[in-house]
Amino acid sequence: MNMKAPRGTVDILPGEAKKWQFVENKIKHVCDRFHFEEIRTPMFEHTELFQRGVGDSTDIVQKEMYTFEDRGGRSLTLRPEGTASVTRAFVENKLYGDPSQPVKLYYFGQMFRYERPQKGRMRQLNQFGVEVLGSADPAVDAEVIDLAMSCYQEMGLKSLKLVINSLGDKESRTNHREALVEHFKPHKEELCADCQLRLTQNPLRILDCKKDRDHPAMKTAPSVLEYLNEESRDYFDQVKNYLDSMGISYEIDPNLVRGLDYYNHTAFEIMSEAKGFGAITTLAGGGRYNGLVEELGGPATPGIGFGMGLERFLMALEAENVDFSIDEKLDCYLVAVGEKAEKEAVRLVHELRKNGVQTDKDYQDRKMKAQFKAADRYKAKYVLILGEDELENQVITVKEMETGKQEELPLNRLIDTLKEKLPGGREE
RNA sequence: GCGGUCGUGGCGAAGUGGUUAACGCACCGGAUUGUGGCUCCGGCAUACGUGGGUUCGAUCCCCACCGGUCGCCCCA
Repeated sequence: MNMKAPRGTVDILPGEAKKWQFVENKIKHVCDRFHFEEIRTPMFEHTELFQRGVGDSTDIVQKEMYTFEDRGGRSLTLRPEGTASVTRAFVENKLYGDPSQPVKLYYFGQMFRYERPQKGRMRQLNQFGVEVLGSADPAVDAEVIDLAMSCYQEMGLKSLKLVINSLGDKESRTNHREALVEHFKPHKEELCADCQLRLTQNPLRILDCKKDRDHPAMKTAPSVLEYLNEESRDYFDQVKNYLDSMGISYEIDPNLVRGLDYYNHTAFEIMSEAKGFGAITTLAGGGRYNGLVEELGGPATPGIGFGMGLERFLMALEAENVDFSIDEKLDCYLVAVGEKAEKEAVRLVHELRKNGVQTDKDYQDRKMKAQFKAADRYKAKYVLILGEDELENQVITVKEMETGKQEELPLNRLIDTLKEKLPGGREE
């Protein structure tokens, strides 16, 4: 039997999980301040949702989906990203009818993509994401970008680069698409195999190709920005103005087209520029998708959102040596000596916990000295010693580890005393 | 999917075609009859990724596979 976790998956062990909790809580606070609310959608969906939502011509749909058939013969797919699911939930639950518009949502969750794993790329990955549905105000684009940047900045990341672009509205996109096909058609044979296919399926993505980057036709290719109609250009200008007014700096990259079909108008990516970060630098990516809700059977509703890779977030924190040491001390460690004391200790630990005192004890039948070592390892603030003597006199010895001072207390006064010594308690 | 590189106890890390595979850390016990550190002593463990092949004999040589890692494509 293969006892290893499947390829491209990892266990997040307690030490690491603490960091995750910290980052996740930070992000939740940011969302709260931006007045976004959480949504939780299923981890798998009908395969068709992603085919239509994400787009048949995308790499995700063509080669990265975990698709399977259930016992009822339905084709299901582990979600490769969050937007399609959230949009589906928006339509299915008729959130477009909710008086609170736009609907501002965030989610955390595992995503799944069948790819060759490498640093910052897992087959099961964790994403945080945001979707705003129901507003076509360019201020929302800025708000969403602001939110993403805030998450990073408040964790202390500095080496960030925000790249934006506009793909324009439907009309702009169509015109640009035609121009691209015209432009590249004569060079079809010189392009890489992928791009030859893209020429008919999704010509926009030729601009993004790394292989053909140096092809002469690439430099003279019609830029998306040149093909924006007046309305689209105006929209993009407004987004930029809002970002300027917020003091958020960005770079415009006309070749930023994003891999997913549903985007229009604003597209953006946030990258890490930290040294030693690795080959993959994209931390988050997103954009506007004004046609998606309709595509999935809802009323015409504008939308915008992003996905943020949490593995990469943690990597960036590491790369920038952000110190968020989580110093967790244990309130109490109970050291019991002798069989009778051991029995009483179990009851006492229960009692302490009931009263809100975080407590642990030894379960390895260790000697007293070793129990103290354990208490030290757990950074216990107090060690409670219960031995034959104490038991006989109905007292307990309380030792403060930092100072080394200790005192004897009547057993019935223990809890009140500890509550005094440990202000605040551990309430959620 | 393609290419490079790696795979020895819980962790780190030597090593060899041939009797018991070093060492360090960690852990447990003792010196110290009920007190954290240091020191000394002792103990500890289903360790050579898996499966084949070459060989009298393979952890070591060959092949395949699996996995990690780095890069390509693409993306979070």
